[in-house]
Amino acid sequence: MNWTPWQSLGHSIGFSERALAETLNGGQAFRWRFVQDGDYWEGIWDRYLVRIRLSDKGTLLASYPKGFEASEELQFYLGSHVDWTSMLDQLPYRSDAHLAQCLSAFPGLRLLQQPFAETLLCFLCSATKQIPQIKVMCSNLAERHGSEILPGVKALPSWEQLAMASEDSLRELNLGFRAKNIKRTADTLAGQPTLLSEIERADYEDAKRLLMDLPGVGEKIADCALLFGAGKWQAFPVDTWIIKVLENRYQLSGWSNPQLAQFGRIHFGPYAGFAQQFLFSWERSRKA
DNA sequence: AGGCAGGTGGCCA
DNA sequence: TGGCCACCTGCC
Repeated sequence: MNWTPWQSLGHSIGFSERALAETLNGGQAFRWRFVQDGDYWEGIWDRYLVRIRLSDKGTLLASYPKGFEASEELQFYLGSHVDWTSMLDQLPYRSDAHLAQCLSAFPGLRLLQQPFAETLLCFLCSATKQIPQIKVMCSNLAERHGSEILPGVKALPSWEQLAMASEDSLRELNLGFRAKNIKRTADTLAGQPTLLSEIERADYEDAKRLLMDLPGVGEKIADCALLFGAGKWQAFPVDTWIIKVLENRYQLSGWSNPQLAQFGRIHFGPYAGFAQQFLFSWERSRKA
């Protein structure tokens, strides 16, 4: 495959190397990999394949397969249209020292603007799995059931494509008990072709309730799909990392997950999900 | 070798 | 409501 020369994305956005890695490969998306010998990130989403890296000056450079330039799509995916500075400023870091510490540890960290349908699929794979294993499952799903978008490169399967797969064939992809959830969700969505786009358009509470009617989608996965795949920034996913943060740094031991989620949305405000990503990244990096 | 990992749903009091 | 547990699989 031939690739275009590296080209600027057109504006400087203050990513740090660490924040870029965390944004692309920190558990929001599962189809990015760092290519060591070329010193760049290569990723797939929707029907696009791109490479990106930081220039010496800290600006973002991109390269595309020749004939498949997707500069506008990439800019949208990276949230170039979003006022991240203003969102940051509306987080309660002035009265929350721990949040302030997390914000300064990952300057430039963002929420990706991913396609809703495939975000839901990836997070249905995520239950009690670590990121490297989720990536394998997503890759297997694309390889086995996705459409080819470039020679040797496949998109994640649509829900229509998944509805045509058997649960057994999904089990062969090492999905484990997630195979049944994915199959049943695919069948449900196949029977209601407009449901996903209705959920995406709905406000946060309605969208979450509708999502949680799908098999295998509980509060956490619904919040992840809405935060990373539908721009619902008040969604506050509560996973094991966030539980640790809220126990250790906010003295909330013994709270149930729904209580923690509600605390998050109230304490961090309309951009609680943005704050969550900083807390999550900070806690996760501390373990390493 | 057994427990646990970015959970969920069913069953029980 | 709240606690407990099975569910696949891989990795420490």
